[in-house]
Amino acid sequence: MRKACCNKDGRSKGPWSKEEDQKLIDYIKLHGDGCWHSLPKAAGLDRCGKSCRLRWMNYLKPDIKRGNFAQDEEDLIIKLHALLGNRWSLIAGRLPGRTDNEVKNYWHSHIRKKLICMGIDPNNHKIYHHHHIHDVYSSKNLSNSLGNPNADDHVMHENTMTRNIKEDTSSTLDLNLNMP
DNA sequence: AAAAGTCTCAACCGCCATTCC
DNA sequence: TGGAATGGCGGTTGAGACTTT
Repeated sequence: MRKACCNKDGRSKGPWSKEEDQKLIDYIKLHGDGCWHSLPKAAGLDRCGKSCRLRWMNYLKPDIKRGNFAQDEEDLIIKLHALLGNRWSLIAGRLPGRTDNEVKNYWHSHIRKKLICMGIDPNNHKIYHHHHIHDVYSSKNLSNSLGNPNADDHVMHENTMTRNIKEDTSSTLDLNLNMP
């Protein structure tokens, strides 16, 4: 995505090429991950350790699940966000195969807007304008704006989410969260 | 058909915590 | 003990894709 720009230490930046990806994969297959600072040199990469770590953690790791989030994953993110706030790595830790970056992106691009559209404040998960919810659900615009042709599904989903949020206090144990 | 506006998401930045010497 | 190095995280950016006008 982002093009390479000036860099203090002269290393490459910006999008990873297939060759760079392959070098990183090959190296980690042989030696395992960790020691990110010395990895680039050892792997023959003109990148900083941080960049290698990020690329591996978010894209190259073999168990990463890419693509659309399932409904239950989305519900879980909302539930966990209500409990934990913007602690994306902790939230991602409860979603097998998902990374903190992906969860964070999905939150900002999809879930946040959805909650706002439902009249739920995404920061504190409180319903801030109940009439708005009613208006939204009585309007055909909702299904268009959310990309779902069946508005009834959204009413049901909103009910599920509202219920989830209400259950938050009792759900901490169910989720078995290990708070640091 | 094309210009303008909006959205998505890969990647960077800066800060903080931990580890090392 | 303390400063430097390193790892990890959340916030933010911006190119390119997509949609609307």
